[in-house]
Amino acid sequence: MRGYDLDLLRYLQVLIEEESVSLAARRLKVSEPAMSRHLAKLRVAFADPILVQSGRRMSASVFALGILDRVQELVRNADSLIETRALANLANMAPTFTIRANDLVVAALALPLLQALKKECPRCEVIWAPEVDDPASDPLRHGRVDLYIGATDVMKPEIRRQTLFRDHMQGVVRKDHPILSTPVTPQNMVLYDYISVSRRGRAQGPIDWVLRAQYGLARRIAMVVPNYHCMVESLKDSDLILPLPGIVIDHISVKALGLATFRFPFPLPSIDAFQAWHPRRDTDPVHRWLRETLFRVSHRVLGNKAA
Amino acid sequence: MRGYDLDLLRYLQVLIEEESVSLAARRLKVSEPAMSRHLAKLRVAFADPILVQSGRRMSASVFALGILDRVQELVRNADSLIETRALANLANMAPTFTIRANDLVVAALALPLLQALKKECPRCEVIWAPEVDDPASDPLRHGRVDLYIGATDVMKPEIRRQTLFRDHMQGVVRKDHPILSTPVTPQNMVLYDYISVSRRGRAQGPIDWVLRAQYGLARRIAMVVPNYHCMVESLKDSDLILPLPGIVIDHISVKALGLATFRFPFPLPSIDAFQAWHPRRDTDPVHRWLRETLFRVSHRVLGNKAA
DNA sequence: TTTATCATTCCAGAAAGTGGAATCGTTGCT
DNA sequence: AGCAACGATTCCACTTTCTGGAATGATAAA
Repeated sequence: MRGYDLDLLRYLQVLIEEESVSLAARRLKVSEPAMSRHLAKLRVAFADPILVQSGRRMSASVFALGILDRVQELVRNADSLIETRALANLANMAPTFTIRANDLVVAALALPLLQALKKECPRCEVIWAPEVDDPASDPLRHGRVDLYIGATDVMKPEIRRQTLFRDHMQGVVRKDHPILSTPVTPQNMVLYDYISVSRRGRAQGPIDWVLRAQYGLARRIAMVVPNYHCMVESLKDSDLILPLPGIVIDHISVKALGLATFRFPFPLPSIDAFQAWHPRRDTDPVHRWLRETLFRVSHRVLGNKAA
Repeated sequence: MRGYDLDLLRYLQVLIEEESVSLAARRLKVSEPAMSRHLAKLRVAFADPILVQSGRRMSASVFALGILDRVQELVRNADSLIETRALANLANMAPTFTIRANDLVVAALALPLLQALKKECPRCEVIWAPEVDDPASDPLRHGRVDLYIGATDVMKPEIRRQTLFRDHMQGVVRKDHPILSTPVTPQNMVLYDYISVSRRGRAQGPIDWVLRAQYGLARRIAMVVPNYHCMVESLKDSDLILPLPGIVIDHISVKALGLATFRFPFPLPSIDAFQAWHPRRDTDPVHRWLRETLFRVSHRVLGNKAA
């Protein structure tokens, strides 16, 4: 007794995930009849229907749903065997990774990431590409950048992504700012002027949208600065309010700068920071290792901001 | 990118284990050219030679040896997916298992095994077939017995087996027997008469062989009995010595019967008790579960005698 | 050098896989 | 109830892959 054809596991995973013969076929780039026949073979091998009629559609059987995790893990582990070969020589490789991210991310993650990478690949090199104003998709697409880290809205659909951490804006003010003496409300927070950080001069964002949509209020942007460095030293001498993401606030010495923070009095959409890469790098074992390392490091360093 | 044919993992495992194309071919019942071609495909997929020339033979590459554990686990896990289906319904099954074992084994293991089996399969039934004098292979071969537990020397080569526990003989005597007053030596142990337990009237065994071969001594068998029950009640009224395996000694109340034990003063070959089954049952998930349960139970119950 | 053994390649036939067309099964709408 | 739409399955003919036997290549021992 030889056992069933293990390659059927690839079809099994996709059939269960899609719960559809035609979608599974499309995904694995075979015809529907071919996929239907693989399903028939799986039904025999497993003595289970795997997919059962559910009206005009199909749904996975209880058994199939019960084993999906294990199937996914099996396929992932089987495919990672090949990567083992590729990664077996990491210690002798000297790959160069070009990563594009803004200053906040670089400040928070560059050193921990490099340390983690060099543990397994001592001769690797990380180039942090400067964040310029064009969309990140183009350099990813053209191979000038291997990995993007950030929260841009502008990303081509073909680019693959994975969320690294979620962040929220908080207000930063001088430590004896009047707004800190009473609970912060939408009404009192618009009594002061604001600084907005934006490279593109875009002064308004989610804070303004919520104030307008839910409270009929508007805040005044007194100033727009290209990055936060410009203001943290002098903020303590003004009544200005500087909204900053948590990753920055964690990075600066709030107390030593004579500053304090407050949370905005309404839920703001989180800022999803993600890593993005071109599909060309999807199955590259060394690049996959880079991404997995980054994922791990960002979770460790930014633990309470993790996705 | 679809990924390599996962069924190659079956060939990969066997090629690494056997370190030989022809042996692997024989084992999986394909021709050498076919196996050679699978190896060629594996070499391409893994970018590794897998088997390298070692004089006239082959040996596994360092990489191959490094992944063998994972390959074995992958294949095992993949095959156990099917068993999941079969075992998912254990609670509703009512299988009957016919197990052949001698009284000692039944006394030690019957209840713990049944309890363990019924935890997952409440309606299962265990029939302990009487140990009769024919070799166990025939009823296994003909399906009259599902599983054999014992230490027989007579077993057909096709029958599969797994060692369950190792045992050793000890001497059992009345509690104030003179042999206990000084250290036991080969010389003084032959001063007393022995009882031998044997269904086939075979009175001599390893004890005799060692005495003769290493000390030029012989013990006197005063009596041969078909099983140990016959003697334990009356042994305390004699100077006879009754050698018994540890499994029995653990089972009887030595003190309450006015008995004591001693170890023989030379190493004796251990008695390897094993479970054996016909290959027809090799991949049967329910029977595999039975065997695994028995293995676990025997280790728990006979922990210090385990293999 | 010859022999023995194992691994690899060649070859012809068998087996399995493929996609397009046809058919089947189910639901929703009229 | 009949028809249309959609997805799953089966049929069919062709293509591709796999198979084992024969031939060849590689290595060590006598």
